[in-house]
Amino acid sequence: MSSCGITLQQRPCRFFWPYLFFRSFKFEFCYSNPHHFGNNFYHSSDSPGSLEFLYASLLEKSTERNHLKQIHSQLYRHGLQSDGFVITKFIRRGCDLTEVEYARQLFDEFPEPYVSLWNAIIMGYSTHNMLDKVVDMYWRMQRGLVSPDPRTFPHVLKACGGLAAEEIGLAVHAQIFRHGLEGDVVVQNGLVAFYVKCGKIDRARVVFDGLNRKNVVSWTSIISGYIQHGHPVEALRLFRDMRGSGVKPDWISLVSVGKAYSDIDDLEQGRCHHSLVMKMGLEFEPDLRIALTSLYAKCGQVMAAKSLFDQMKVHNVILWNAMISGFVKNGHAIEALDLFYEMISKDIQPDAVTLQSAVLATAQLGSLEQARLMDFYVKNSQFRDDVFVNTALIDMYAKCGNLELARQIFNQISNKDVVVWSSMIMGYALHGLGKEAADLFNEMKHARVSPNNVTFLGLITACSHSGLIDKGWEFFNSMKEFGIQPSQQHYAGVVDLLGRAGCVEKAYNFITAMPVQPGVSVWGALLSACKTYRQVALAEYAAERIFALDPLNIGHYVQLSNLYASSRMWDGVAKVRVLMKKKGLNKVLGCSTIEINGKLHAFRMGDKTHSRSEEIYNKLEWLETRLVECGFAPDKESALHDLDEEEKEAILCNHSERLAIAYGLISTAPGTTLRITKNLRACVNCHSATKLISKLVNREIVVRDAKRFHHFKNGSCSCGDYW
DNA sequence: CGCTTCGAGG
Repeated sequence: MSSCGITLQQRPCRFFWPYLFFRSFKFEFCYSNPHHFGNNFYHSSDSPGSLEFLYASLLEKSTERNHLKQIHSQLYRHGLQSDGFVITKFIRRGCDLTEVEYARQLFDEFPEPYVSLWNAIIMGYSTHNMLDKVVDMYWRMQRGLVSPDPRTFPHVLKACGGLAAEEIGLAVHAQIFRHGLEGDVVVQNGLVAFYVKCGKIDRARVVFDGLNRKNVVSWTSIISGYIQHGHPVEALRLFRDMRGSGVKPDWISLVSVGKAYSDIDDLEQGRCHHSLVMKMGLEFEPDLRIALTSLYAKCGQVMAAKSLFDQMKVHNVILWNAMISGFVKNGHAIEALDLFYEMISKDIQPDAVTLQSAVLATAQLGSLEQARLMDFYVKNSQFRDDVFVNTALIDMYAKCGNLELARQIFNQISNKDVVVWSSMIMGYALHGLGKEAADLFNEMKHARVSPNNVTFLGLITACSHSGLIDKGWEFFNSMKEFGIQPSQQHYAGVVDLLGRAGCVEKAYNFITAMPVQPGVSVWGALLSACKTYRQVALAEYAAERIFALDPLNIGHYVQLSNLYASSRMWDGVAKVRVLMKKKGLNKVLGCSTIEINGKLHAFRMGDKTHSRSEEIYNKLEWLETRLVECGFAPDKESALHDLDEEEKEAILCNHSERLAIAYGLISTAPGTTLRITKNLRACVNCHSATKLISKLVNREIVVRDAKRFHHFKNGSCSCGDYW
C-alpha cells in the first residue's frame, strides 16, 4: 500500500493544518476539499497528493529558516522525521536559503543517510563555495561506505579544482572510471573543468576528446581552459569546431570567447563577435554585455566600451571594474579616477579589484597628493590588508616618487609573496637604487621566497641604473640557479647594463653570443648605448635590425636621428626624417605636468597657453641668467630633441620640464619640493640645468621621466648622471 | 558541470 494512502487514512483529522499553511503562503492551488486525497489514485511519494509532496511544496514556498523549522516540527506528528525523501527536500531548501548550517544539522540528525541525502548536503556546500566542506563530506561518505552516484561527482570535482586538491581529484577520477561513467557527459565535464583548474590542460583535453556527445558545457570548459592558460588561438579554433559540430553557443560560452578576442587584441574579430551576439539575440544578457564592455575597453575602444557601459541598466561592481580597468589599461588615468569617484558617490561598494585599478590609475598619474588620498581610502576600507591592493600601493608610491611610503606599505604586509618583493625591488630600480635592491633581494632569500623572472628584471635594471655592472652581471648569471630562463627583457637589461657603462663593444659581443634571436628590446638597448657614446656604425647596424622588426615605433627613429645630430652628420638626420615621413610617423611631443594645490598643470615645449605664462617666462629668463652666471654652458649638440625647432632654439631653453619648474617656483612657498612628471626621457641639458637650479633656489626637485625618477637636490641628482 | 572584472615590467 502506498505511503500516501496510509498517511491520509490513518491521520485524516490532522490533515487540515497544511491547508492553513497553503493559505498563508498564497499557494497557487488550494486543496480545500480534503476528500480530494481520499482516493488511492496517487501512490508515489513525489506525486501530488501525498503528504510528502505537500511538504515539498510547502518548502518551496518557505523563505526563511523559521518557516523551515515550523514545518519541520510537524514531521513528527506524521512520523516522517526520518523520511529520506522529505528530509532531502528540507536540506536542499535549507541550502537554497543559505541556511547551510541548519541543513547540516538536519543531515546529522538523520540516522543512516543514503546517497540522496549526501548529495543534497554536498550540493549545498558546493553552491556556497564551501569547498573544503565538500571534500570533507565526500570523505565521510566514503568512510560510511555509501557509494557516490553520478550526481555526487560533479560537485566533488568542482571542489577539488577550486582547492587545487589534485591528488583527491585523481582518486575521484579513478572512482568515476570504476563506476563506468565514461559516457556521463555531466561527470566528464566536471573532470575537464577539474583538470583545467589544476593546470593540466593536456589531461583536460584527453577527457574532452574522449567524449562522444559533447554539449555546450563541455566545449565551454575546454575553451575557457585554453584561454586561462594563455592559448586564446587554440581556444578560438575549438570554438570554430564547436560551431561546425552543430552545438549552439549559449551566453556563457560567448563570454569566454569574447575574452579570447581581447587576449589576442583583435578588434575586428571582436566586432564580428559582437554581431554574432546580436544575431543570437543575446545582447541583453547582462554578463555578456559586461564581457563585451571589457572586450572593447581592452582593445583600446574606450568610447565604444563607455557607450555600452552607459546603456546598461544595472551597474554591478564587475561592470564598473571592467570600465575602470579599461581606462587604466589605455592610459586614461583621469577618466578612470573620475569613474571611481562617481562610483563612490553613487554608493556602489568598490571591491578589491576596483581599488586595485584605482590605485594603478593613481600610479599612472604620478601625483603624490592623489596617492596619499588613495592610500587613505584603502586604509579605511575593508580591503586594507588585501595583498593585491597593497602590492599596487607599493607600485603607486614608487611611481609617485616616494619610496619611503612605498617601503612602509611593504613593511606592513604580512606574508609577502614574490610579487610584493618584486614590486619593491622594481621601485628601487625605478629610482636607480641598486644597492637597496640588492639588499632587499638578500632579505627575500632569507624569507625563503623564490624569485621569479620579474624579480631579476628589477635587480638587473636597478644595477644598470646605478652603474653596478659586476653586481648586475652576477644577478643575470645566477638566474639559472633558480631555474629561471632569461627572457628578451633580461637580455636587453644586460645590454643596457654594459652599454650604459660604456662597454658598447662588450654589449655587442654579448648579443652575438645570445642563445636566442635578439628582439627589438635588445637592439634598442644597444642603440641607446651607441647614442650615448656616439658609435655611429654600430648604431646604424642596430637600427637596421630594429626597423626590420618594428618599423612603426617612433622612438627608435628619434634616437638614431639624435645620434646623427650630435655627431654633426646632417645628411643622416635628413635621411631618418625622410624615412619617418614615408612611414607617416609623427614625433611624440614632450609634455610635463606639475601638480599645484591638487590641480595638474601640463606644459608643452614653448607653451604659452598657461594663464600665468608671462610670469613663467620671466622666471625662466631669471633662471637662465643665474645659470649662465654660474658658468652653465648648454651642450648645443645634444640639445636637439626637437629637430624642427632646432634653429629657433635660443639660449633660453623652453623644454616642457623647465616651464613646469618655473611655474612650480612661482606658485609654491620657498623650500617646497617640486614634483614633475614627464612623458619623454630627460635631455642632457635639462638634466644638468635642473641640478643647478635645485641648488640655486634651494629646492628639491623630483622628476619622473619615461623611464625612471630623478631626485635633484643641492646641485646633484640621485641618478648620479647615469640614466 | 562551464563564464566576465584583477597585482610587479615591457
